[in-house]
Amino acid sequence: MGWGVLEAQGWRKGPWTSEEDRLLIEYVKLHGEGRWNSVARLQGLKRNGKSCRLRWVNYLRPDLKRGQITPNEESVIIELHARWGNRWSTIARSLPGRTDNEIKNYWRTHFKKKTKVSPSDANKSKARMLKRQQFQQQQLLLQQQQQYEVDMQRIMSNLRDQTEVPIPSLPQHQLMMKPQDSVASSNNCTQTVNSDQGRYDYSSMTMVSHFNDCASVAESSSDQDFFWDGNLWNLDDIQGNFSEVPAANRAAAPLQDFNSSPFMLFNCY
DNA sequence: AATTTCCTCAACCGCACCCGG
DNA sequence: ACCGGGTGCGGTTGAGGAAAT
Repeated sequence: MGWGVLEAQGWRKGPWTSEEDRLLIEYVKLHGEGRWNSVARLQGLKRNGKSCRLRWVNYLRPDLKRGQITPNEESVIIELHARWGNRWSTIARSLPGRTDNEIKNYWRTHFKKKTKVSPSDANKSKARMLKRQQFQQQQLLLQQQQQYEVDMQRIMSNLRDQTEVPIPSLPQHQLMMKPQDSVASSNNCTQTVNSDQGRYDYSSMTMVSHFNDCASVAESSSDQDFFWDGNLWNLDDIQGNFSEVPAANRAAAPLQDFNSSPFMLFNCY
């Protein structure tokens, strides 16, 4: 037995090739999902039905969402895991574009092991994880913002040409604002944000570190706390509806360097 | 610079369930 | 009621790459 080789029954195992992917996609286009055991017969693919189904469900499905689990999704996972336990497929149904496998992997790497490791190891690991998360989050936001700017430039240029084009919306109804334009790097200020989704007023916004051993957490923890990219936000007096994060599930992380982050991101519904 | 450790995630496995014959 | 094929689910493994030493 081994990776990428033929088994005794003639089934291939291991990583999928692009040609195998193409054949599977073609099969689904022609016959739809299901009857996975027919794939080998109809498409000449040397993969068993289970392998085909798994490849489609976890990787090839067109509605899959790629990239990092967002803070909002993380809070949903935490909340639903508290309710359902390891019922990954049930949890996945609440996260469009995410697979049970993805959520299961995310949970295992980000939460489960924390119960086993020593405090010093945990701190090292958390710091490393956070560093990576922050980098990936920044890359994602930069990418989204660049796309948004490209779209806006296209619109402006089209408007100049007097042609009708749809106004793009930010992904997942997210509002973005530059820190220097809004909250700056200090606490307690008021800001109004206008977007095509509506108008939101933020006031008395307080940024706190969410180290578990940090006193400010205990003081500011409430149902209104907002968890974003390694930071806990206390959002008082907000017009709008924001997701909540269970207080029990705040992983330790260092204070976010606000000025280094290109954009703040808020979800609104 | 080399080696070790850690992390991520695609893919596999075994079991359970469903459903038609 | 039983059987077998198909499917879904949760647990586990291991390759590859990144980070730490």
